[in-house]
Amino acid sequence: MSCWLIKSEPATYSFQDLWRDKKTFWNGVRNYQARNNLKTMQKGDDLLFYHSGEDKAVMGTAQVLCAFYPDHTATDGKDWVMVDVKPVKKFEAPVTLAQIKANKKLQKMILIKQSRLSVMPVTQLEFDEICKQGTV
DNA sequence: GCCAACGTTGGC
DNA sequence: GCCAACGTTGGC
Repeated sequence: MSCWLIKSEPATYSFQDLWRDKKTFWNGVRNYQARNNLKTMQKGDDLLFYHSGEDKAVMGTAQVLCAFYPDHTATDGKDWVMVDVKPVKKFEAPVTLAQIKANKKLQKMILIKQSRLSVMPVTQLEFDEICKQGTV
């Protein structure tokens, strides 16, 4: 079982949208590193749902519903993929990027170093720590 | 295969 | 609105 962080612009697709939809397919990833992470995801993996832009915070958790399959919304003929996800837990208090940066246990997160990557692995410890902060 | 130019993302 | 980081493209 692995843990991941997935990023979205709230204006494009927010955690509230996922909460409302109950389920969605995570399409539109057009970056090889992010895609390779999608390909590694297994059913049941845990996800942190991060809002970039305005919020810059982890809004809650979600779960992977199935392994990757072709992203049929891709039109360039390249090998892009997507997975299905469902919401799990809405944080009472979103965990902001500033909080993450201020937390000694979270210094190694890729989120801090590689701000442009939209799908990245996180450790179980990091996942638990952020959940703890989100549910004060 | 290298590298400069350019585009995009996302934080500040 | 600016800039840093990084990816992509195209000329050589």
